[in-house]
Amino acid sequence: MSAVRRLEDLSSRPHRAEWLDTILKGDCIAVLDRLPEKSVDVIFADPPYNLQLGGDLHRPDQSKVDAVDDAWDQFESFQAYDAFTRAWLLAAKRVLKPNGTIWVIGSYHNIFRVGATMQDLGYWLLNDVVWRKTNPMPNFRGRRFQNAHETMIWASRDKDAKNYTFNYESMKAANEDVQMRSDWLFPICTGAERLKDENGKKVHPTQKPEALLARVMLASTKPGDVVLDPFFGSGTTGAVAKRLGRHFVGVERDQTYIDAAHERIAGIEPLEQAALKLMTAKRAEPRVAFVSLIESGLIAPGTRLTDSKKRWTASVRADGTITIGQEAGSIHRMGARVQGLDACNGWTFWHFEDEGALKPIDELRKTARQAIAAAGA
Amino acid sequence: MSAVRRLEDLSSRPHRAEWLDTILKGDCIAVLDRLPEKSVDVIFADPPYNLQLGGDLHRPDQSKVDAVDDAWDQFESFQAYDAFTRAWLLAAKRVLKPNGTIWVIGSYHNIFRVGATMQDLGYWLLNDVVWRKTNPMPNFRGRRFQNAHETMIWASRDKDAKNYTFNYESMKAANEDVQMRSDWLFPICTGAERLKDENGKKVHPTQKPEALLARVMLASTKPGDVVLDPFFGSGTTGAVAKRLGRHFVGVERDQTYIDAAHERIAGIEPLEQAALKLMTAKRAEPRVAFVSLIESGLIAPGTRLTDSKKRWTASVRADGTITIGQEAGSIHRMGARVQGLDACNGWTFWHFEDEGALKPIDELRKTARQAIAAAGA
DNA sequence: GCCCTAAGTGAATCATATG
DNA sequence: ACATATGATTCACTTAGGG
Repeated sequence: MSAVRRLEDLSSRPHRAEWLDTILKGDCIAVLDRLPEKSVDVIFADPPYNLQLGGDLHRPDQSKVDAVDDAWDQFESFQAYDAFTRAWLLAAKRVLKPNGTIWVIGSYHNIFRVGATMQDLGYWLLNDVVWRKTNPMPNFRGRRFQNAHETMIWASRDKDAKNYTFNYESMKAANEDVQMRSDWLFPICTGAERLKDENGKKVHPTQKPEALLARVMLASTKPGDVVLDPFFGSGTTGAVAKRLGRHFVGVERDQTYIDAAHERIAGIEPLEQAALKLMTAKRAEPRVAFVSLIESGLIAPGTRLTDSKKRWTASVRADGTITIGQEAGSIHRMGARVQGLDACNGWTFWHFEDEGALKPIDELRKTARQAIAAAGA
Repeated sequence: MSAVRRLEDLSSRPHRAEWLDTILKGDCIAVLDRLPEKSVDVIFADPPYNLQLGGDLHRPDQSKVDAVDDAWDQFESFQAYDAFTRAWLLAAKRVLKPNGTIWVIGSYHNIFRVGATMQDLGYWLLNDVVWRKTNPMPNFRGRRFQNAHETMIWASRDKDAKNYTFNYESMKAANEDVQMRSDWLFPICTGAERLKDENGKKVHPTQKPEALLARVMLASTKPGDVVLDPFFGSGTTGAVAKRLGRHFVGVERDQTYIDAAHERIAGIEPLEQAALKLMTAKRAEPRVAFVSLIESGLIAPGTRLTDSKKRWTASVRADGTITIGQEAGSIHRMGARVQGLDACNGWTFWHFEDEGALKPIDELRKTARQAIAAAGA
């Protein structure tokens, strides 16, 4: 069975599995309009850049630079490009789940128009991310700075969509335990990774490196998510999705690209499940009520709690509140009160004494969570 | 004689020298309209970003972030912001010499709208240049990537203006004899350079670092050129222009900013001709994210790591964390955990097998650093 | 003076569950 | 819908103050 499907298939076979992990042939907007609404988790789009190259560009040795001059990258005017951009971004928004996010990559030729249109359509920009190239093409004429980066825009479907996927802990743990920044460094796609035809010519002029797509997916998707690429090209999105245990849907007009992508993806071996697990955030862990520690005997009513420097002391009551003098309230409220703050995380603020050592009550919560996990498993 | 002038002066004293190296008080567009056409070589503009901030933001220690909430940054809608942008860019274009260039700095909140408007008005984009901050503010809630850069657009007056100034050779010489790239690394403006009032409060919320302006002027102006800044603020453009032997013209509405800038510029000593050399951002060895080794194919997900004596074994995951049994975390965190220590250098602790030999993963980092060095870190 | 620690801060579109 | 309670979350650098 071919992984390449045509438009007809979608209407006659509405089942989700029918269009997952396939390349849909046709015009981007027409195909998107036939997909079910709110059906994909993330969109990665590498639209035509609308490069406005004048004549041919030559290197100092007079060899001609193989520039992007394909028909699909030609637009009559900014208005025509804007209309095209607006149309596909609108079609994409319909297909995106309410808490889905979209990535669009571009260069200074088109990214400003794309970004403004995204804002106009109600997408809410989360970050612009800069792909810094380790090995960019030089500027041969020496009339500008070396064009050494491209820009990606990452956006949620709308302003109020707060529950999008961002694997913050994974990104941080993978980046020397500090937050992942908005500037990423990767080589351009060359060597064995670059698809070539039988004549050794590159199959697609703007093939993106798999490393870039891998970070995009590791940051903003979970295993099993569906990633849509409306300008599939040589299929980097599909290749990385398959390897990382995500589903893909590709849209592409050009049969040459489809064939190359199909063959490429068929050769990909998915990673083992264990290698795909993500670092989990604390906010994903089960909530534990302070009172449940008392109920389960981890801490006794009457226990004295202090802050780490023993400036304040509180007493635990059987109902899960704590008291300081005449005042009583939750661990959080009382922690905030003594410090004169609006808010406080009582779990990390309050400590108890255990064999002479002062420990945060958060340690008791961890114990409780292990018990919960053991009971659930 | 004061260096601060009012609108009246311009019409009655048309001589060029009358408005050079002065701050013109008033609304940006009204003032620009009174300047002679085609009279400035370069424009540097740092317009309002139109940040759309919600409520207050607190750090994890509950201190409040001093956000940009000034009236001048508030716009009713994207439409209102676009109208403002179009108006000042149009006024700026009239004042710019035919072979002049313009720089505009912004963040993802506004830069896409600015860039699209520039293209609409016929400006010809030469580069987008990324200012990478060495010390950006963190993302305190862990909901996005750390916003670690801002974007500058560099453009000529129109497509056919080929004879703009670009000091290619001096940029190259200042950059280890390779072409200056489109991504620049500088610290944000802090310390002694940051203007403070008598109470120690910052005078202007968005003062730009002089190093950034210096590179802009060294790249795109010649000594004696006139640099116009329509949003003069605390006067960084004027200070750098004076030091580098360029003329400036500032436009600013706020008398507090004008006073501060005036005093600041008065204290600047112009450099000797011979001293006009570029300052380059010094930097320690670049940080390498463990995940980048996976992304670049230097190590595969699923690879088993051990310590040098094979007492412990861990498994690499695709997101750049490693697992031991049920536990997962960064290479450093997990190295510390198995040894019962607070900290551990995972790069030297963990090893992988290469042709029968056990090698520290630090060797792979060295390989990665070579690529980073090529990119100018 | 130096060394160490604590406190402060920078263009920020920075929650979620429950009632 | 709104209000309330819980509780998750920071990097690089500068400055001030104590020893």
